[in-house]
Amino acid sequence: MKRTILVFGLLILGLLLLFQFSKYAIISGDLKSEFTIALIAVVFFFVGVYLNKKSLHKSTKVLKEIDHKKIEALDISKREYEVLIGISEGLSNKEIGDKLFVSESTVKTHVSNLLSKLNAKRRTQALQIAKDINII
Amino acid sequence: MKRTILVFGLLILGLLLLFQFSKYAIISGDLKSEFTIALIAVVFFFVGVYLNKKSLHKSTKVLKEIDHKKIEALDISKREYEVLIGISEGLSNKEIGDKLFVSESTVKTHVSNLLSKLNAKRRTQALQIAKDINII
DNA sequence: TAAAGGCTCATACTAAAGTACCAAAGCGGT
DNA sequence: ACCGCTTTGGTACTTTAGTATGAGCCTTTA
Repeated sequence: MKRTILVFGLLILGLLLLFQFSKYAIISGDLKSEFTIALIAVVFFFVGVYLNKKSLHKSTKVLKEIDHKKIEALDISKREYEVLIGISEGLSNKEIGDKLFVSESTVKTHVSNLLSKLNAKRRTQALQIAKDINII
Repeated sequence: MKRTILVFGLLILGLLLLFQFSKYAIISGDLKSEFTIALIAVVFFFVGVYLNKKSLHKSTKVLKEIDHKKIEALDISKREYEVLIGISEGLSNKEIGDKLFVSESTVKTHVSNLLSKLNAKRRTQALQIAKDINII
């Protein structure tokens, strides 16, 4: 919050300076008026872009990226992660097995390990947790 | 695509006119230079905001809103929808029952109806489908 | 008021999911 | 070559999930 106030303060100060400079430049005729107008236009264009992006970041959630570090931190192996993806696609253990060319038993082992690593009791809970920590 | 070209064409035309007008206004001294500068600033500020919003809509996925019409179209009742939310929270049938103050049997009935309405074989698949059609 | 649909709940099954253990093959690092 | 870890797979068992069916209650609507 303090940082926000600081940023806005500096922004307004900068704009005021630019404003005064422009007025002076135009009146004194040191610079071509076209140049000054273009400068103002460009600066405010980017200010608009910046503020809009800021506000979007604040109000709405931007698309999440997968947190690979978290996956490592939780000690989730490649195979286990592939199984997790299968679960998120709504597949049964049997179907995941077919997809990964392993037996249902193997998938069950992976799922069981996955659940304890994610601290979940059910596969649906695992999905919820996985989404929450951005690993899916 | 045609609409986009038209919009951009008009936008550029408008900005050029504004630009010429500003130059003329400042040189002829009809208007105060402060006013002209402020006008330019405001216009380009909003142009920046507008273009940024446009590009965000195009490139990245914007947060999805729940498609209530789809829910109705699929004939999903209030209670069934509440059960669906419970599933998405990773709860068991028993836990959903506790949350909604009904028995596990009731939840099972709702889940079963939900699955057939969503054309899913499992609750995880129901989640995947529900997310896909933006009802969750 | 009778029909219809939603909500509730139960019983009785079947089918998945999940746990616990064990075991063997394979691989990268020391 | 040995260690540790992943991956694989099996057996046996418990727990959830899901299906089918029937039934009672309530509210809305024809």
